[in-house]
Amino acid sequence: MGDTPGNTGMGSGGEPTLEEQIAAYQREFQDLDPQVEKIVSALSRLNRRMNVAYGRQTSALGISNAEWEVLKALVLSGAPYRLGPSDLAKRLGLTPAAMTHRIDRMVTEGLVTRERDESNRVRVIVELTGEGREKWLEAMRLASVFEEDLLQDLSPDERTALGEVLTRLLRRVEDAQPDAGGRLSDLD
Amino acid sequence: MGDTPGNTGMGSGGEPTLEEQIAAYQREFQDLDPQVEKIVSALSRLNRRMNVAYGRQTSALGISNAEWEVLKALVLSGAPYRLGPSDLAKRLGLTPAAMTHRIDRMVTEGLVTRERDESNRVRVIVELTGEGREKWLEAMRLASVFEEDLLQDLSPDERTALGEVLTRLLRRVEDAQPDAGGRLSDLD
DNA sequence: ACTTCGAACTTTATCTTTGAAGTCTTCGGT
DNA sequence: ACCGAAGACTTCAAAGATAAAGTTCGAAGT
Repeated sequence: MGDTPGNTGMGSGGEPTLEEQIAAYQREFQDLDPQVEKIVSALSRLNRRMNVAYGRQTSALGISNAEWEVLKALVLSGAPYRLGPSDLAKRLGLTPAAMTHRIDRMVTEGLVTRERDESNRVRVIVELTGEGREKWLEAMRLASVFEEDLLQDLSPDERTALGEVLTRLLRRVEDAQPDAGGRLSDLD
Repeated sequence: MGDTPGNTGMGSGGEPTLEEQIAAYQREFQDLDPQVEKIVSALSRLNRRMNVAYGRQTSALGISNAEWEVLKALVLSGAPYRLGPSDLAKRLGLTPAAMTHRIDRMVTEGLVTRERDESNRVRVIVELTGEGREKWLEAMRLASVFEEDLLQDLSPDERTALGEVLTRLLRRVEDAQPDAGGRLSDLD
């Protein structure tokens, strides 16, 4: 059957390619630099694909992507692998309530422990277990293979340049959004 | 360095900087190219920040980020701005059930209409309303300003190079994940 | 024409996250 | 010492997403 009127060449089957999407932006919104849109669209798609890939890997290890994020934050915090719920929440961009529930699950799965801080009894300490650390290591091994494979086609110079440019962009957004863990309440 | 044992220099206050995070990866997982990790971490952070920014803009217009995604898909589909729920779901990486509910809300808000396809009565057609198109345009105006500002520091050559490299990376993931709208059921 | 298969969407139950209120501890002023 | 305010976490109700089963219609084989 011919195309549904109004389509740029795809059946109504699936996601348009990046090129088709850029063309569509030009068609629907002329005040837009195609170069800019190409970068932004590619960034966003790339991220989605990467998250799907991470999701496959973590679920193969019996944990969820959400749990992996918590393990990551704890490991990266260093040595005794302990953080408070509110700190974790800030790092992951979640509300404190969500953090409470997520920790609940992870405690029952044996990935972390939760205890009250004896010196400061309002505070709670979440600590990585050996099993949790082991899971993170396994996930990291998979992730590093995937990441290396992703960048395989880039020369060392290209990698350096890409890292530098992305860092520059990141700095720019972070300066514009001082805190912004994910809440946007401070919107004046 | 006389820091709290286990911390790389931050109090337990907030999110570590990108540089601190790279250093932590080196400390905790040596089999990792810091260059690779820098790129991947910056990509992921950049995306989170951008989504926060988009969220502020869309909520200022009285719609959610989720609704904006639907409007975007419809507009980009071209001319009569019609798509079926399952096609929309594929493009947004959602399950069909989520799509049904999201369309429900958007219909009551007047952003889209839902009707049965008369020639194919199993099918449903979701069509953008004038108001929906108007909302998308307003959001686009805000977004394009933000995006242009984000890339302000990049020279034309750098923009070209960045677009090219990201496209190359995207192609690589997409080749590795043929379909993958977001479901990972076909994992055999 | 009848039946069966399959596709497109919806419904139901469950899980996760959010926002708002609630509890408990600490700190600072009187 | 006492009292009130602020902070850290939890609980509760409600929104949004997923998974699995259910419905309905069209198409293909007999």
